[in-house]
Amino acid sequence: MARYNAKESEKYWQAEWDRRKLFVTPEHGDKPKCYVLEMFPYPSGRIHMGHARNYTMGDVLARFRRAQGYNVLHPMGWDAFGLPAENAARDQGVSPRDWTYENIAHMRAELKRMGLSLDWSREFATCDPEYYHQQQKLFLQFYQAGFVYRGEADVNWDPVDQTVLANEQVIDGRGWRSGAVVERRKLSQWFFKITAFAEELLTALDTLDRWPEKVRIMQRNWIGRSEGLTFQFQLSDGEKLDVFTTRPDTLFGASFVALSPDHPLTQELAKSDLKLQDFIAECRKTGTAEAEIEKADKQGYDTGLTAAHPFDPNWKLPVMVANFVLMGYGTGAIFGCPAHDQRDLDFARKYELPVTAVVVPEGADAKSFAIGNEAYIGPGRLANSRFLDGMTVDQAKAEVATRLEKAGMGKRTVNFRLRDWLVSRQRPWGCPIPMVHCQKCGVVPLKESDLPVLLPDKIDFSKSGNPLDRDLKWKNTICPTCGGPAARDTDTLDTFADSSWYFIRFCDSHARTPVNKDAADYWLPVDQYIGGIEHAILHLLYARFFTRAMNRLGLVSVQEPFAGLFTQGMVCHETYRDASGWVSPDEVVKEGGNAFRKDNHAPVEIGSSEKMSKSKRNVIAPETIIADYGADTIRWFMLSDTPPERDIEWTDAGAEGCWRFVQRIWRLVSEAEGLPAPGLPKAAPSDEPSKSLRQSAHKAIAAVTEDLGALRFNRAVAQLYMLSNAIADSPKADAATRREALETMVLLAAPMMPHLAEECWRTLGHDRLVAETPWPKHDPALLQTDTVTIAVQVNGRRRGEVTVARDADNRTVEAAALAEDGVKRALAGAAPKKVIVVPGRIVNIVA
RNA sequence: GCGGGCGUGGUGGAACUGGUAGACGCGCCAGACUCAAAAUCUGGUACCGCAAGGUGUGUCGGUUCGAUUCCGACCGCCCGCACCA
Repeated sequence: MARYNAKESEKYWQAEWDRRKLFVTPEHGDKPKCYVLEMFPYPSGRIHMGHARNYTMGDVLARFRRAQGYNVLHPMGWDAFGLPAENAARDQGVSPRDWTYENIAHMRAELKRMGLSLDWSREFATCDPEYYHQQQKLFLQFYQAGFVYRGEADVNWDPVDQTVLANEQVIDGRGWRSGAVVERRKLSQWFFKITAFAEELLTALDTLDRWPEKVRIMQRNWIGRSEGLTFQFQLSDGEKLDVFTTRPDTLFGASFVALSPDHPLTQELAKSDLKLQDFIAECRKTGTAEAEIEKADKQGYDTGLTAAHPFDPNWKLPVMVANFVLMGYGTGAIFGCPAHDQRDLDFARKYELPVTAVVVPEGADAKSFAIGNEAYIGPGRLANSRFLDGMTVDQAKAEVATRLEKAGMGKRTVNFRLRDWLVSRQRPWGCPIPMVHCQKCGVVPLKESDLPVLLPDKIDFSKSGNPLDRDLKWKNTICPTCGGPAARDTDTLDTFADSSWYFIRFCDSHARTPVNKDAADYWLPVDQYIGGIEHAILHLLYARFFTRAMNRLGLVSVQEPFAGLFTQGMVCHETYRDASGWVSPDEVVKEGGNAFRKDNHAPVEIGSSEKMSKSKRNVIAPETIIADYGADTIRWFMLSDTPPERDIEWTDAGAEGCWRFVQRIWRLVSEAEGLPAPGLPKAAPSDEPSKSLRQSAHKAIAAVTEDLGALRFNRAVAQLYMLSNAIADSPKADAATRREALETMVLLAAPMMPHLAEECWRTLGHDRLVAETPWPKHDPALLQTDTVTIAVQVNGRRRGEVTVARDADNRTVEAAALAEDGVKRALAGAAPKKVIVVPGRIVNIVA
């Protein structure tokens, strides 16, 4: 019998699925729905192993649910705006549009060769005018609803490239491309008001019970809610100063007030204080990198002002400017209580400010309790705090808050770490912001009828700065309000906006409004979303925000976009290097445990397994594996052995093993002889081999069904290995049973190796495709056996086993256990003190 | 520093709510087939020991008839956040 020819077979079945439109999904349906989605790719040019793993998992689930009778939505698109296209355009002189669409064409073909059951009729790219047109409409609706506003923002400005840089693009205070020292600039920018949803984005995390706990915790921390008190200090210059604290109980331990260098009052004071100006400049030199902050000393500058203690006007606290106070959190000003805050303590020790303990741990003596170099942040009772003395921390917090609220000097407030989302980017390859700047009317939104604002056909990258800003033909327009001359907003939206609602658009990709509500109501939420953990915070938080904002606008009915979330691990490979640096696996040959260069057989050092990356040159292209072995082999590899949430290591040996298993299934099916015609009633197994094979098949159905539903692909794979072993080991089973077992194996393997399954299915004599065949059901009666073998322990040590009737009573089991040779030996004639019988599981004898 | 996770054979990993540790795969060893190789098939493979037997899930301790699983302390590795008042 010929070996399985994956190349020919895969091509044939892909065309056949296409021809029969098996994966094209209607907008509605009567069947229960299941929306399976993998994070859509950026069209970088090639599919990599991470994509292959991600899309294989999603496809297995989609095919499985389809077989189970669900109406499955499984779409694909392209996250197509972004910087790499601009870089390619500048470096290669192509247009970002052409570059992007060429990449898409290439990657689409690669995905098709993976045999994914995608509904390609819904495909779109975020750079399609049709998509960003709808996104501009959404922007206007957000604007009208108050979810968008224009505000001042401190940004990282690269003076050479004339653009804003993201924090991660600033390396040691310099622009990553230009090397120029980055400036902090205040710019007027567009913001999405995500903080308006902070509270609900936080509380709703509790409802996402099919999300990884890890991701929920990360989001919780990112949102960072804290309850406290915002209150006022009266300053010596007559002004008032707002301060936020979560520890109002420690107010009598205050020894200074500190302002952020970026605080408006600091800025005001600096106008007439050259030394303060120097101090502020010094503070700004310290980068934002974590390591630097860690090392940075606490620095302060005494403004000469004082602040009156809110409970004692005669008690004056110095007002300092301190480098560790952040403008972005709370009010940008704090009161310092050194005894109970480590930063305040470090600061106080440096500037010799008083340190008074006001919270004393239970059992310690208030008089002798002293603070050394570590602040006390634990629980306890108040001391040295006048009317608070003796109270617990919580009582004191409440007391201070109540008194200051009564006095009109403060208010209980909730603060979030989460900031509003700055979406303006000075980039030409993004969704234009549909706003104009009119000399008379100011900032004016376009009318919906003026949309889309299309990107210019030609984008000029020959000079630095934002090409849209220089393209006067594009930039100059008329004001929709007054008809006078106006300029378009030349910024584009952060590409995270594009990916924040694409899954909603997929419900009806070509609707004339952003959302087809009927379709969205039917399909949403996404039942299973699959992607990398790297999106745990930003993308998933932004998408949750968009969904809530769109819900508020009546565009969708759901509050949460993703009912189930799964974060898959990375694909790794060994690294190799020699004197010249990293060496690619293609150039390496392995012999025994050692590696050598293919060309000159020079030894190569084998390094640790790392995420596949260009920089370490340890990338294997899925395309080469598909060319050598076929898509089913690479799919099977991605699912085997390693649990899907963990990092998987690609190995040649593993790939060959997968290929051998593909052939093994094919051999079992194609060499099967004497099978009855398909569809005939199954003969009741009369002999032992048949019965046991039938049981194996039905056990496999039960196990694989459960494992696939829980995304435990590695266990489903193991189940299929067991079933194939059982089939190979049962040549004596009757023909009907063998047919049933083979068919079961093929159907269970089909979501994972769909092409091979089709080929086998046809070989087994079926006219319909596997892709059209319902998922098998197991017969629970077959999983029951008449007898069970259970272990016998003596004092927790295994000494033997007994086989008893499934429904044997405890006394029978006990007697059988005590009669065991090993048990007798272990007991050495002594009478057991106690016998524990767990029916069907174990017997433990206590001697 | 704070938050979270993970430590099981040569290796990836199994082990449901505490109940036969090492399923299944990879690798390795031996054998069959072959002129030979590939492919395939058969058997073996936690460790110590000739064996009887003993020891084993990072370390130490606890709970239990019984612990990879629960609790405590420690060691190691990984991830996220980070001067958040």
